[in-house]
Order: sequence, then structure tokens, then C-alpha cells
Amino acid sequence: MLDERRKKILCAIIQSHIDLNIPIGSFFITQKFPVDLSPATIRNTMAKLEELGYITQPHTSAGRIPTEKGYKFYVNTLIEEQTLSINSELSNELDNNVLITGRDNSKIVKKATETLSLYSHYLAIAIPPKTEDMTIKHIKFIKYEEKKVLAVIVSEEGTINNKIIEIDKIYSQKQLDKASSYLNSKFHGLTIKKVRDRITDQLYRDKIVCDQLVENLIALCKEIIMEEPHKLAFDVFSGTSNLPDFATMKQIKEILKAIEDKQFMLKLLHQISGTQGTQVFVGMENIIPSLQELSMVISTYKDKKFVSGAIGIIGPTRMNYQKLIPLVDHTARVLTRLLSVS
Amino acid sequence: MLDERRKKILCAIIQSHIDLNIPIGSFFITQKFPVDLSPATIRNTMAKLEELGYITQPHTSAGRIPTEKGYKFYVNTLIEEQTLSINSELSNELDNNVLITGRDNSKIVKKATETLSLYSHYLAIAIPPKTEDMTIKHIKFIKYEEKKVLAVIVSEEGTINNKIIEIDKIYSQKQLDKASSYLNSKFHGLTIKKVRDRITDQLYRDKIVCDQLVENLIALCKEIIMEEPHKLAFDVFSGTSNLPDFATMKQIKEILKAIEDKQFMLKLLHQISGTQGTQVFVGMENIIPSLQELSMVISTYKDKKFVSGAIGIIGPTRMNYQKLIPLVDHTARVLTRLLSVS
DNA sequence: TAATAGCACTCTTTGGTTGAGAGTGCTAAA
DNA sequence: TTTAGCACTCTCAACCAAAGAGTGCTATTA
Repeated sequence: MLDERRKKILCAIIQSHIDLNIPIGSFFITQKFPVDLSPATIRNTMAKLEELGYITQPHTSAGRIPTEKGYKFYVNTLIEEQTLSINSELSNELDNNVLITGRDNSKIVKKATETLSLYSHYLAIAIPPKTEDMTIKHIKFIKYEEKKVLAVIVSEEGTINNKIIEIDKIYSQKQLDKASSYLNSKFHGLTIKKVRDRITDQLYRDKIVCDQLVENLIALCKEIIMEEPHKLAFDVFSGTSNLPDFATMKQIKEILKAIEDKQFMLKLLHQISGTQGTQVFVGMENIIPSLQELSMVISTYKDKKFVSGAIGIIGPTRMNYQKLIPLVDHTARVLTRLLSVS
Repeated sequence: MLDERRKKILCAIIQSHIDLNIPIGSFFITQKFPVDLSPATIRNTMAKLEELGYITQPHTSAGRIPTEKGYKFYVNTLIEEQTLSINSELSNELDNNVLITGRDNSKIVKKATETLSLYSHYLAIAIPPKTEDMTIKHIKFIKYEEKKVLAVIVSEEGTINNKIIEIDKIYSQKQLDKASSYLNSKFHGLTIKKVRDRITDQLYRDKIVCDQLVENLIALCKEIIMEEPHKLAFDVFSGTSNLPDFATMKQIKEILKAIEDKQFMLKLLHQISGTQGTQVFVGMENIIPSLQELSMVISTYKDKKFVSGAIGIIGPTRMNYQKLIPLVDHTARVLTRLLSVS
């Protein structure tokens, strides 16, 4: 598609534009890069690149700026050529910064997100694993009010889920404890997904041996587990105050709106689930239509049960991929390491 | 201080400026308000008002805009003259909107905040009651990992507090249950503050009768209760996507930063704690220095134990106080009513 | 034949000028 | 005490011109 020279010039343009945020002209290229060609030749190549859709002119007498297609090509080139490597000093700092956190999983993720935002100067986001992939470790019912019970579900992955449920009859804490231990023996070690699949048939078969209370609580459990299968156990955003630095008012508004309702997270999760490693979305119109001018670098992480969430950054399309892709990648790796031992 | 005419003209200027967001000239006033005075007379009064610091001119040939002092005067006048009354239609909508929510306290507050943002078109915030004023209803320990215990503290007010604590010895769930019930009998009905005050002496006196485990867990409980006495159980922001409509980039940045670290909430809580009813902060430099151009209308609400939190809005200093003060006030009342019955 | 020097052309940017308009303060008169 | 009249100040928008940047095209060169 593109011969070596065109490739080189395209990358030079994008590189320069990322650094300086101005349209790049032919003369500039001859000065900055050792291509040993005259501006006129560069111009010819540029005309061709424009024809192919990789770059564009804001107006007749300006230099060229990359198009979305251009950025995509550039990012792919970076990845293919393995020109990505993290600054080891930064790497150390990153590790230290994340390592000092406490033991709670959600806190570790939060810290990682903060650190990512700190180093990238952009908005950092983290998405937890899907709730339904989590393994149940412990279920506990706590008497909350007369006819309200607090159900606490602790997962193997370290998340804690509270839910208050209403019941028709009054039970004592002792009765609730009994029910808890029955359900623990039944559900322990299963994923929420599996429980959901089985709960309908298997438990109804046991019906005969259960007393009224347990049967009742199973119905409640069903309610918890059925409800919002995609509900996110926690979600993290950090560095929103970095937003104004790179986004327009309109974009800020859109991003904040997206953050406020969780639709965005779900879409995102859907987009990246199943993939591996670090991904770049140039122009995010496939996720939120109004976010065309923004890009995202995001990577998956895994906890000790190998259920994956995602962590990454949202910034301007004109961002320093060379630095940021390895940064996100490394952060996700550190996170995976931390979660696997905790 | 100000005679009747000056007062009237000042309010007319501020009112008009709030409506139109332009500097208000003398001629404009004679047209819009039935003062039966010539522009020249108005001008004289304006000159005096400017001298007194209530209004100012952006430049020589412009009309006048209110100063912070002017706004403060205006708001006080509104409150004194009882010119504030909520639109009953809006009131109904508000009630319905908040009423349909579920039973969880934090969800009720969240819904109220969303509604407030919806009707005000500004950023709505809510601050929960101080943790230390909450009454302990139930304490429960759940085995989490080998040497980690999940402590759940449910308050009478309806909040749920989770914390994972590490211990040196391995205990069975049965042992933990025993400890739970001991602590329940000891702490039930006390505020966290009281518990903190007593825990040191009173429990050490009981030491002799307790076995090793309970003693251990008391120490843990102490750790939970001592830590972060000002920690907020939950905090709510809604309508951040309304931010760009009234704030500059710089302000957005400051607000988002303030929201991200909780210092802001604590300062705020400190400012309003102990007061009653709805308050207006014109120019928020006493809370966050960089937020001079913004104002806040905030009111306290109480839960069924009469512990108070706060709910309000942050908007431009040039906001419609006439409408918004009663809106916030009413919302806080609705919230108090809802929380008292739940 | 590919690369280049030269050149006319286009478009943005900047600064300066100008006139209209808005609103004032002051003064003198009612 | 109020007001009409008026000169004054300042903003704002429009317009213009010159400078500058970068281009595409063409003729020339290695």
C-alpha cells in the first residue's frame, strides 16, 4: 500500500503534529528529519498521502494534519515495529506508587487508575470484571430491620456486594444464619452466572428437604442474582480535572454525561471483552458518537480467578501513543500481578 | 444603610442581570420597571451604589453589574421579604420523582440529588451525615480469607459500612459469630463517637471475662472506629454534565478537582454543620479560593435519628436565587420527610 | 525518469482604522 | 431634587492591507 518513503514521511508528519499541535509543512519535514529530499519532493508525497486519505489540509495554505485513518496507521506501525518501550524510571515509580496500597481489591484498582492519570495527564478509567463471572465465596444474611434483610455476597475476587431485600415474614438472626450456611454449602465456589443457570431447576428439586425459611431465602437470592446481570461492582474514574486540558466544552459535557450513566461503561466492556492486551481506539465514534475527536488506550487485566476487567485512558486523538501505549500496558500488567497475589 | 429607592434600583439591576446576563444601564431600568424616574436620576443613584460597592462597571461605557456584595444584599433581601415560594407544580413533580425510589437511604439521597440537578440545571451535591454521629445497629464479622475478616457495620440510619481487616490468628466463622454477638450486645444503640470514647476504658475493664478472640476483635473494632473519624459513608454528585453550561474551563477544572479529593466535602460539612435551614454562599472563596465566581445554595436534612447531612447546588453567582433557594429548601424538606419514615 | 528549483497563487493572521452605538458623568435649567 | 442636554469614553464589528506560510504547477536538471 504505502512504500517505505511514504510511510516514513507520514510518520514524521504525525510525530511532529503530536509534539507541536500545528499543521506540518513540507519545509518543516526537511529540517527536522534526515530524509535528504527537497521540500518539493515531500510536497509531491504529501499530495499523494492526502489523496489516499491519511492526512488533510485545514486550509489551502496550511501544512497537513493527520486524519483518523492516518492515526490508525501510525498506531499500527508503532505496534508492529515494537518501538514501544516503557521508561524504566517511570516503571519503577509506577510500581512503587501502586504497591503501597492496602489489601482491598477495589482500592488497588483505584490506586492504579489514579497513578495512570497522574502519569498520562489524561482521564484514566477502570472497569471491574463482570459481576456474573465472579465466584461466590461467602453469602451472609444480616437482619437489618423488621422485614428487611441485608445480604452480603463476598466474591473470591475480593469484591463485596451489599443488597437490602424485603421479606414478608419476620426471621430471627439465628434463622438467617442457618439459611446463610445452607446457601454457602450450595453455592460456594460457583460463579454467579452458574448459580443463575442452576438456581431455577436444581434448587427446586431440593425443595422437599428444605424448610420454609430456606426456600424463601433462595427466592431472595435468586432476586439478587437475577437482577442486573451486568451491574458493575465498582467503577473508577480518575483525573477528571485533567479533562479541561485537552477537551472542548462540548466534549467535557459528553464525557461527564457518559460517566454519569453507566451505559458507557457497559458499551466499553462489551467492546473490549474477549480481547487480549492493549488496544487503541482512534476516534471513539463507535462507542459514543459524540466523542469523535477523542481516543482511548485501554488494556485488560485479570484477577486471581482469571476474570478480566479493563484499565485505560481517554485523551485527545493527538496524544503521545509512543509513550502512552506502553504506560497503559505496563499498568495493566502491574495490576494483574498485584491482584494475582493478594 | 440603603434607602428604599436605592434598594429598589439595586434589586432591579440584579434581577435584570440575572435574567439577561448583560450589564444593565440606566435607560433599561426606566423601561423595564415602573419607577417613574428619568435615566439621569437612576444614573445618580447608580453612581452612589457603585461608590458603596454594590455594583460595578465592566468599562466606562457599559451598564452596571452586581458585585459579590450586591448579590449578598440581594439574597438577604429575598429572604427577609419572604418573596420566596416554590411553584406548586414543580413541588409535586419533585415529590413524585423522589418518592418512587426504593428503600435504601443512600439511594433516596441519590435520587433527590439527581432531581435537584434536573430542575436546577446546575451541579447538585449531597453530603451524608458524619459517620461518627451514626448509631450502631448491627456488627457482623465474616470470614473473608485465611487471615482476613470482613467487618460489616450497619447503622440505624441505614448506611452500610464494609471494611476488611487483617488478623494474626485464624478463626472459624463460628468463632467470629460469637464475637459478633458479644459486640452487638455491647455496642448496639450507641453512636460511633460514643463507642470511640468508651472503648478504651470500659472494654479494658471487661478484659478479664473475655476470651482471647473477643479481645482481639475488640482491638480490631477499635481500629475500624478510630480510623478516619470524618470518613464519609457515601457522597453524591449529580448533573456534572451541567457544569460546562455555566463554568469556565478553569472553574470546571477546579470543581472537578475539588470533587475528586474529599477535602472539599469536609470543608463544606464543617461550614454548614450546626446551622439550620437553607444557606447561600455567594462567591465561594471561603471554601475553595479558586471558586470565586461560583455560588452555592445548600440546606441541611435530617434522618430519623436527627443526624444531619446537607444537600444543595453549585452554580454561577449569577443564578436565579428567587427560584433556586425555595427549590433547594423544599428538596431538603422532602428528603427529611422521606428519611424519617423509612 | 525521478527529483528539484522557481514562481505564482491562495489563504490565514495580524494590526490598524473607522464608524456606529451604548452608556456615562457633568452642567445647567426647571 | 429632578431632569434635559451634551460631550465624552469605550466597545464592537467591519473592513482593509501587508506579511507570512505553504501549496501546486512547470520547467529544468542529474
